[in-house]
Amino acid sequence: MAAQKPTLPKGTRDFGPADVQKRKHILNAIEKVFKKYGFMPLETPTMENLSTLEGKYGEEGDKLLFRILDSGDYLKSLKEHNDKILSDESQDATFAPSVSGKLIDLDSKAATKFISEKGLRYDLTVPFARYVVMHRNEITFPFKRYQMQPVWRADRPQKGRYREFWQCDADVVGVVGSDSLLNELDLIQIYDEAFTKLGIINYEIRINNRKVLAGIAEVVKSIDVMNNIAVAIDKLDKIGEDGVRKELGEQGFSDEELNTLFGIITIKGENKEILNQLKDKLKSSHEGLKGIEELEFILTSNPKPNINLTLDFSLARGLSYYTGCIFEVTSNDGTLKSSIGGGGRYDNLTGIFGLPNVSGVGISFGLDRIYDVMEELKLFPAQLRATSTQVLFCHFDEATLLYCLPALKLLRDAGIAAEVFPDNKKLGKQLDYANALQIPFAAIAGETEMQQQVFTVKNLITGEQQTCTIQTLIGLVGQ
RNA sequence: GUGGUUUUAGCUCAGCUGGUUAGAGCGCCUGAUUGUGGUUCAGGAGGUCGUGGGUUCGAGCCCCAUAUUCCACCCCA
Repeated sequence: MAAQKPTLPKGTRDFGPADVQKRKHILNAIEKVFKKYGFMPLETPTMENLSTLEGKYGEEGDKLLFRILDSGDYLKSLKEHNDKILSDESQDATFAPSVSGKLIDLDSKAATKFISEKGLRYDLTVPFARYVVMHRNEITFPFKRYQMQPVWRADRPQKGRYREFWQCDADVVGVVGSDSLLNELDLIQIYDEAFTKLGIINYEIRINNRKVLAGIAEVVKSIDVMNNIAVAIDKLDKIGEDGVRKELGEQGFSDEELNTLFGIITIKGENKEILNQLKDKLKSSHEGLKGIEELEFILTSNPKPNINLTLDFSLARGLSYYTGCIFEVTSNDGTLKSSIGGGGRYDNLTGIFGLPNVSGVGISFGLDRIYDVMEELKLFPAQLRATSTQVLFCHFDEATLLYCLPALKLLRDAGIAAEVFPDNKKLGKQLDYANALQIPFAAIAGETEMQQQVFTVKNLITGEQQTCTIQTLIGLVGQ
């Protein structure tokens, strides 16, 4: 049999030792900040019931869910259902017999619910909401949790877009009424601290409020058209004002309505100035004014005013559960234009699961995109290596190999990562290995060294070499 | 879901209008140097050209299908 070439599913990647080190570097930095702000870790299963996932991400999101085929005879219930319909001719269902009477025209969307009941998680927020509802009696509110796990989307891969990627989420849920905007302020600080720590200095947090979007829709036409407006103006910088006018015009917006819309979203100036003007324009919308008030509070109470917070009324964010402030973070340096983080307030996510009056707000870091940005900008510290080994023991034969072993243990006992070259190979090969893995020190043991109870220690970065005892070696490396 | 693009040695890529035995650089292996890597020199191994069909006397090159890469749209971290 011909050997088959191994392949990877579309949109997934392997991560070698060096990659994992870099990814952990990012995860560690973010986790540290999360903990500092009082968030505690949570992990949820890779798969959720489709009933949990479906309908939470809009029509588009449902299409991108990875569904898991039921185990066992997964066609059984579908067949039974089909037989039932075939035997009852009066019934006009999704499954219609074809002309031949043998083949059945299956609607794959309708068939899905018969053969699949589980799916891979699409984000971390919905599983979190599910968790909160299921464990409401054990949780002390406000509940602050962070979660760093992979999620899956059946998207077409492209720049910065993968089918399997990691999100790092921090969310706060509490009872409505005590839903302080201080949470939003904290989350903004978290973004700032984490990105600064990682060296992504030139980033931008764009901020908007769903209530403002609702207010705009109300003033322009009616609150029902909020989504239409949001989707259209989200493309403003891509297709321009004319493009947006055309798109909305086709949806039945009058010129007058569009003039009102552009009168609002083209307000220019300082954040404060924009809000003042907006207040005037949205004065007839209670909802809109509430949104402005929230934005105003966040902008004026921000304890670190030099954070790059930009008001952007064209920011919509697709996930349909947001109700208040929404954020999106992008890096201004590098070629990745899509967001490396995002989040917002969702006041009623748990309501769908039968737990009303719980408000939540959260943010997400996109590990893989942060990685891409940092790789491009060369922001990873040089000391991130493929191995943590500090010292490689090199030897020439059985006797010198055995001589290395007690010294190896002493180094490890002293907390220094060390290893001995396991095979009997030429010294050059052993140093090649150390070199390839960027191990900084080689401790060479030959006849002479063994007799004198020392090692020849070579610094592989500088090329310098000295003879020293094991204790001196520990001191040398340990510093 | 729509449109485009890529696939040839371990890696990055050449390969003319279809023509005999498919090339380069890097890497790898061996040696110069039987105890010194990252420099130098000499030699060597390694490819059924993504896969399956088709056209042709003849296909890496043309046609069809399929997978895959990357990119844009949609949407999103």
